Amino acid sequence: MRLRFAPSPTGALHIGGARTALFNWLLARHSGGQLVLRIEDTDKERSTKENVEQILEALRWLELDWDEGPIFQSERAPRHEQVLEALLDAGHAYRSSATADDVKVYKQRHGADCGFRGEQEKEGAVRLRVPDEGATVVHDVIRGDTRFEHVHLDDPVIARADGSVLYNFAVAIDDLDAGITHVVRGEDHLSNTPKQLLVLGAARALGLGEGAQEPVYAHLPLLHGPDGKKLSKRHGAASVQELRDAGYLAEAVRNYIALLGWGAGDDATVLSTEELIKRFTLERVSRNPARFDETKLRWLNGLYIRTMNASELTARVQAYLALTDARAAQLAGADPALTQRAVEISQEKIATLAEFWPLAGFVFGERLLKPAAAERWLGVEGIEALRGVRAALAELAEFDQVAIASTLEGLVEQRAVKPREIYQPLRVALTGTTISPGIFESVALLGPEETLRRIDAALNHCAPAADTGVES
RNA sequence: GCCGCCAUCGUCUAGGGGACUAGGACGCCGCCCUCUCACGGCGGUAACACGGGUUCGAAUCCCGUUGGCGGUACCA
Repeated sequence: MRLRFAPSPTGALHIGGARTALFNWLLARHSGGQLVLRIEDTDKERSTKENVEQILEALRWLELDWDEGPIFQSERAPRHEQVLEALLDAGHAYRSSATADDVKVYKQRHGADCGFRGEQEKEGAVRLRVPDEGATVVHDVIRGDTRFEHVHLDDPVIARADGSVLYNFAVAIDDLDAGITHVVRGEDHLSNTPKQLLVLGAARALGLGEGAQEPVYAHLPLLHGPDGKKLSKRHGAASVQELRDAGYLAEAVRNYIALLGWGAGDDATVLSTEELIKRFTLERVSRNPARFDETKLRWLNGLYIRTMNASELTARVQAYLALTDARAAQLAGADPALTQRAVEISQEKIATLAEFWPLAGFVFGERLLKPAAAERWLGVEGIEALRGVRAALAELAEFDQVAIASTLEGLVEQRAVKPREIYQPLRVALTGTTISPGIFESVALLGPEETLRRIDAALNHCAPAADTGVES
C-alpha cells in the first residue's frame, strides 16, 4: 500500500486534516506500506513557509511520521509542464480563453445540466477534453460506486494561461508518479475525483504510468463543528495547535479523532495507538459526517492523564508549562521532585494539562485569594476553626499525611462540626480558593513552616474583621 | 440553478430483512462514596427525519419528499 497525505498549506492544520492524516498513517502502519507527505502548494498566494511549517509542526506533535517527502508540488512544475504539453499535442487538452462568465452563458443556452465545451484557441487557459458520451465511475471503498455522466461535466481548466497547473491536474499526475495505490481524503474531493480520473486516463493514453493500476479511492465523511456548521475558530479549539495549547495529550487526540467516522465495531472506545493500528480498516469507516465535540475528548484526555505514571505526566506538565506559561514553567522547573509530588496529588482531578497550574500552583507560592472564598470560609467561625487547626498542627512531631489526617479528624470530632467547617477555612488559607487537591496531602506537601505561615497570614488578614463581629 | 454525497439517542456510534423491548460510549439527571473539586460505583433519561412501496416480516432493500453537506474558481 502506498498512501499519501497531501495538505495544502493554507494555515494551521485543522481537526479534519488531522484526521485525514491519522487515517492515512494508520493504514500505512497497519499494512506495512508507505506514507508519502506531499505539500500542495500550487497556489502561491496562500502557500507560505510559515503555513508549511505549521503543518509539519502539527504532524510532529501528533507523532504521525511519514516515509517519503515532504514533496513540494510546486517543485514538480517542470514535470507538470511536460505532461501538459504532451496532452496538448495529443489533443486531449486545448487552450481556451473562455471565462467563468462564458461558461455561465453557455449553460443558459444549452441547459444548466449541460457541461461546458470550449473551442480550441491559440491563447488562454488549458482545458481537458471530456468525452461527450459515457460516464466516469468512481469506485470508492467507503461509498461504493458513484457515477458521473460526462454530459454534466464541464471541460475542466487544468492550467492557467501562464502555464502553471491547477490542483486537479497536479494531483492526478503526482499520485501517478508517486505510485500511490490508495487515495484517502475528505469527502469534499469526491466531486473532483472524476476530473482527476479523466486526467489520469488522458495521461495513460499517452503511455504514462505504464502498468499502474487506478488508485483505490476512499472519501472520508466531513467533520463539522458542534452546531453542524463548518469547523472554525468559533468552535473553540479547531486546529491541532489549539488542541495542544488547550492541554490535550497527543495520544488522546489520536484516540478521539479516530472515533470520528470510524469505530472498532465492538463498542471499544478507549484504544491505544497500537490497537488503532492493529484494528483500523477502511471498510469500517462511516459515511455520515461527524461533529467535533470537545466534551468526549476531555473525558478521554482525563482518562489518559489518570492512567499515566506520575513521572511521565510530570514531564508532560513541564513541557506544557514551558509552552504556555514561562513564569509557571520556571517555578515548577526549580524543584522537579516537588513538581512531581504536586502532579501526584492533582492527577485524578485534572482533565487537561492546562488544569494543573490553577489547581496546584499554590504549592509553588502561587496564591490568589479569591474574595468570595474568603468571605464564605474565613468569617468568625472560620477564623476560630483556623486557630484550632494552627494549634493542633503546630504540635505535630511527624508532619506527614497520616499524622495530619488523624490530627485534623480528631479536631473535627472534638469540635463536633461538619468536616468542611474545618477543612474549607484551612483550604482557603493555604490555596486561596475552595478547590484544591486533598487537604491532607496538600498540607503535607507544603510542610510545617509554610503551612503555619499561610495560616498566620490568613489570621492576620482576616482577624480584624472578625473582631468587629458580634457574638452569636 | 445544476451535479453529487449523507440521514439511528443532544454528540460519537453498533446495526447488512426476523436475535430490536434498537446495544455501547460521552453528556445530562438521580443515588452511593466524600474534606472542596474530581475519581469511582449503581441506576435513569434519550434515537431509527417524513411519506410511499417490496416482503409473512423493514432501522436494515427500492422510490419520492424534506433537511444537512460538498462540488460547480485561470482556489486547494
